Amino acid sequence: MPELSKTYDPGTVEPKWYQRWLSAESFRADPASPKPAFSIVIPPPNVTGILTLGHVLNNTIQDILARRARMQGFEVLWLPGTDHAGVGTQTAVEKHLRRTEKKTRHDLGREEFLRRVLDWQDKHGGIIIEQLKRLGCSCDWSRQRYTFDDDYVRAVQEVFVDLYGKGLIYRGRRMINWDPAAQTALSDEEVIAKPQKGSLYYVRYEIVEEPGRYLEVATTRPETIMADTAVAVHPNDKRYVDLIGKHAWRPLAREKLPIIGDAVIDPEFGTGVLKVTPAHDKTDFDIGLRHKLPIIDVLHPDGKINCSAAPELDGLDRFEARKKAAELLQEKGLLSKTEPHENNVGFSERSEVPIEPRLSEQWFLRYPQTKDALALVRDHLIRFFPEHWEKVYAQWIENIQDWCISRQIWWGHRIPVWIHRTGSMVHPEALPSMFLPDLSSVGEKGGRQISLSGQSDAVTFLRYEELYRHDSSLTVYAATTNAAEIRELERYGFVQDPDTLDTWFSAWLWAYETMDAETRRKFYPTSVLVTAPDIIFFWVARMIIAGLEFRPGKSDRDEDNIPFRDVYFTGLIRDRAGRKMSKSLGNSPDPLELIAKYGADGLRFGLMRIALSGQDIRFDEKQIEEGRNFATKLWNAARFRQMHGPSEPAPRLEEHALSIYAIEILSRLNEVLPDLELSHREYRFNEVAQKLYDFFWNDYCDRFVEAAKTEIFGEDTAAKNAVLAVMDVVLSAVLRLLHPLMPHITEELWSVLALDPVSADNSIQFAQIPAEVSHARAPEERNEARRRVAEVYGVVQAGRNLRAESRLPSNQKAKFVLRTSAVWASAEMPTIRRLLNADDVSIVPQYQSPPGVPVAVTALGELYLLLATGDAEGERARLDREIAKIEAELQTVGAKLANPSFTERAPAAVVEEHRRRQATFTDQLAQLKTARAAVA
RNA sequence: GCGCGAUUAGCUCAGUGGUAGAGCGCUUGCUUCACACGCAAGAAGUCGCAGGUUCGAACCCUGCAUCGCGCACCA
Repeated sequence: MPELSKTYDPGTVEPKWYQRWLSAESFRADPASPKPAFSIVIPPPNVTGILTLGHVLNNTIQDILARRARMQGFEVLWLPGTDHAGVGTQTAVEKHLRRTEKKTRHDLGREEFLRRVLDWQDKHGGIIIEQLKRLGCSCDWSRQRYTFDDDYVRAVQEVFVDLYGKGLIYRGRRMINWDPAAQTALSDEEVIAKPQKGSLYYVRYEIVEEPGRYLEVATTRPETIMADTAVAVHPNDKRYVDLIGKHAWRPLAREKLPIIGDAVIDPEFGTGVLKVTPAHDKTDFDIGLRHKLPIIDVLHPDGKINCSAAPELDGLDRFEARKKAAELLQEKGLLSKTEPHENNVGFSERSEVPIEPRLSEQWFLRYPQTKDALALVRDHLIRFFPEHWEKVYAQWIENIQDWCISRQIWWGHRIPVWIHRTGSMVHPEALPSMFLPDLSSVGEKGGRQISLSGQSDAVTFLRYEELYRHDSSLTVYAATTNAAEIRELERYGFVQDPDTLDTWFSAWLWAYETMDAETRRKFYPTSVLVTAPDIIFFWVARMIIAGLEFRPGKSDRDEDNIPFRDVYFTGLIRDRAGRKMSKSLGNSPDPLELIAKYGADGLRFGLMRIALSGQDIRFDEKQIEEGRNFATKLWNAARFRQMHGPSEPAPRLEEHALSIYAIEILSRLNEVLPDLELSHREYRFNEVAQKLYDFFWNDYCDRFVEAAKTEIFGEDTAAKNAVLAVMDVVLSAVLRLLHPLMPHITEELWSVLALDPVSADNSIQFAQIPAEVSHARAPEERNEARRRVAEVYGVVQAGRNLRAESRLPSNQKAKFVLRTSAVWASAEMPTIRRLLNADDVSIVPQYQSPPGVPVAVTALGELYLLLATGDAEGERARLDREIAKIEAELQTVGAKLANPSFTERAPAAVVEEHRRRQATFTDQLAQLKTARAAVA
């Protein structure tokens, strides 16, 4: 048996075991296995991302679930992979291009740019996978998937064609969220509202019909005045009602604007007058629809002003233009005042610039299955942990809006649509016959895979189209993934839509498209999804909808098609000050550095202890330090065991005479096991970690091992062997219970101590989760043993306390007298002596102490600390304090018991407990008073 | 405005109606033959505020305050 080194070195032990697990293919999932299935798909990290603490939290939890399931006899699939992360990756590459070559993607062109992205991906891709391995994740790496795998791409496109054919995907000109930095449309979920300090500009619009009279408009965006196409007031607003129907002069790019009345105007806000800018605001757009207003777009896609009618502003960035517009108005005497104003501005989640509401033609998905998706969660066919996320989910589904799925970025799944822009009308003979439009069913379920611009959208849109006259020509769309059809389309002059799909439009298939048919039969639906709550809409909700819509399961029943049975939402990790972790704040520690300092197991365990479900986690490196300390404690406890001979993997406890301490620790273990089981089942990992920590450190190390040293260093071989056997039982159980949390160190110790009952070469990974230990003792004997242990510890604690109060250093031997009539106590004297570091503890049933001897009252009897010199004065004061304390306790309990309402209505056990305490206190008080009288 | 969560020791947080807990930090003693990443002892809390229910409330109910998050609005 190799000697254990004095300290645990995670840096060598952890990689060693990870390599062995890989070579043994321990993580491999076998779809043909007869074992029951347990499966998890990883929330795919960005392919070029690096590990964050969020990933550590998330993946540690998944690893715990996977490893525990393996130990419980499940066939486990933990399916890993990465996401291409469209906007994120493209933004990173563009930033790099700008820095290194001072070029934009347009300078390179689409083809070359995509080649650069692939270079970037080759260079930075897969780093995070290696980091997950360093963390100990037991993923089946042979099944690693990527949202850009060929078959995955094809599946995404087929899904698009399918939904298009069902009429659920449509092309529409709508107000969308435009990201001027990335120059793409975004979904509503990708926009984050942030309060911004800005100004409210009060601008004067002169009335055309009444020169010299002005309407004052409060606006935050003077740079869009040139795009105003009306001025609006509330129809009942007495101040302005006479002006409705008249006109106002637009102060920049001077034009006549109609003054209209619309009920959405809030007369309380600003001046109660709104400038209506349909091209650049969602509310204004809606007003424009109602009043058939024209639309003037004065912004370029990159956010610069596009307005030749206002040459001073043309070409300026929107924020510079805002200042400049204010100056121009000031010069013209049309700016009456400027007030500081705070309002919410939508920011792009990725490029972190304010988005622009913009009228744009995009692809939208009308979500199917929303009713069922809502009901499934409400009825707990899918269970959320913690449960309160159900409400957030429901709120989103109930207010669900169509999903803008097209992106004007190049890095992504190309939209499988071919477009033909006709001159003015569609000539059927100009189209391939198989795509002839069936106008009667356009826009309805079951229509042909073709549609005409505008006609697939809502009626209001058609009317608006006439007014807008953005594009009088009609466009024909054909969606297909069929190669022959594509050839045919291209022959007729169709070209593929240049746009790509929202990354989440590929991610929502992740739960099943990552599996082949055989794997799906065994492992779909997955058992549980572990994810951060910030992607509940982006991903969780959409996956549920995808499962219901595409029905990848083995039957048509909902429970076979949902993507997962449980969803566990982790907390968000914040820094000590409660701020979100972010690169720009520099408050995000590098997990790899933490692993180097504390070991992967230390990091995992430390994090689990604070990972309360559903609560944000305040990260503090101290907590990881504690994880490391715990690993060291475990290591040393094992080392201590190893110093006293080889372990027995499956000791037969019934053949040993067990000490009361052994019975105590085994009983405690039996108590902890079902607690742990429950905590695991409820995904309360902080409880799991905390209970194991407390049991091992307090019950096992501090109490059992210390008491067991009496036998270990004693002469009685049988007693010593019994104690060592108990250690083996407890260590074996603790290692197995800890393995899912701390896989490396437990495997190392399992191996070094040779604790596997079948073969010393067996891995702990497939050892069984411990079941209740039978220690062959009748309940009466067990209860008696535990009572005695409690009394012994009571004496020990009291003795140590007397030592400290008497300022007797713990390295100096002491003498005690225990006044007790308990016969069994004498057998425990060697242990009590050891724990008190005493050279003598004598039992004297009728002890009469000389004055000034410190005494403590315990359940077993009074304990006296014999000192060379007694301090009668100090002892009197100490006893008075003790007496006062007990008297106060006694009064509290007595008052309660004197209350008839309490004794009549409280549960019997509670009343009994109070009675017992009252008796104990009374007893102690009497003894203390006797002792006090002796000192007086 | 609607919804969700939080408020307990100096700090981070457990605690689902019956004696207020842990870790860190602090004070004190100990390099005692597994571990100083350790051992032992200790100090420290009107459980956010105000009502209510109850024999009894940190816990249940109502209201309020403060902080955080989400949704909606935001001229």
